[in-house]
Amino acid sequence: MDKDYKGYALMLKALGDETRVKIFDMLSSGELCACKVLEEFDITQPTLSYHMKTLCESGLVNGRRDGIWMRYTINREQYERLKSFIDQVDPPDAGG
Amino acid sequence: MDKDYKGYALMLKALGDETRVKIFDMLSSGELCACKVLEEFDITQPTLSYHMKTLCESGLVNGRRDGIWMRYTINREQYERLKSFIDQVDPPDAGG
DNA sequence: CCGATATATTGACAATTATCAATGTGTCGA
DNA sequence: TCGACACATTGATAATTGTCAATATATCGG
Repeated sequence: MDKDYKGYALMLKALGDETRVKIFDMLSSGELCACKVLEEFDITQPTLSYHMKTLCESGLVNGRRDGIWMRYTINREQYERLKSFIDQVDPPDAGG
Repeated sequence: MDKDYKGYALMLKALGDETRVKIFDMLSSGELCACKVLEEFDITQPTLSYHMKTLCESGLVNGRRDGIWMRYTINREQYERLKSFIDQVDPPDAGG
C-alpha cells in the first residue's frame, strides 16, 4: 500500500500559494462563483482563472458551469484524502 | 484573528514537492540524519541539502547538529498549526 | 443573430525553482 | 594538524510559475 506522494504533492503545491490557500479557505463556507472570489483579491480575472485551474487540476476543487457562472466547491473526497495523510504523519513528541 | 495565509502557504509549498513530502512522511517515524534520508532518493547531496533547507525555512522541520551529522525532526508546533488549519476547512457535504 | 456578461486561453515576461558539479565549512580521530 | 566524513554554499542552467494585456469562448436575453 504505497502512498501516493505524487498526488499529495500536487494538492499541497496547489495550496502552496497565498492566493490559492485563501481561496480554498473561502470555499470552506460553501460553493462560490468565480466573480465572488475575484472581489476578494487585487488580481485580474485571467490570473484568478489560472489559479482556479490549478486548484481544479490538483483535484482539490470542483468547478461546474451554471449558466454564465462557474461555481466552485471543495472536492470533499480529495480533501479527506489529504487530511488523512497529514493526520497520519503525527510525529512523536520532542520536535519544537 | 486574521489567518496567517502566508505562513500556511509557505508550509504547504514546502510540502508541495514529491521529494519533500516523502521526507516529511519519513520524519513521522522520528528523527533522521541527512545521510539516512539521502539513501532513499536518487538525488545528489547538494540537492537534498537544498530540500532540507526549504523544509526548515518553512518552519515545519527542525535541524540540529550532532557532531558530524545533521539530525532532522518535524516541528510539532508548526505541524499542529498546519493541521488545525486544514481540519478547520471542513467543507459542507456535496462536493465530490 | 447581437450585445452583454462571465470565464478561459494565449503570448509574453520576470521571477522562482530544482538540479548538478565544484568547492567550501565544520567536526572528529589519529 | 591532517585527513576523512557529513553537510552547506555557490554558480550555472533548464524548467516552471505567477502575472498581465489582449483576445477568444460560452451563455443568456432580446
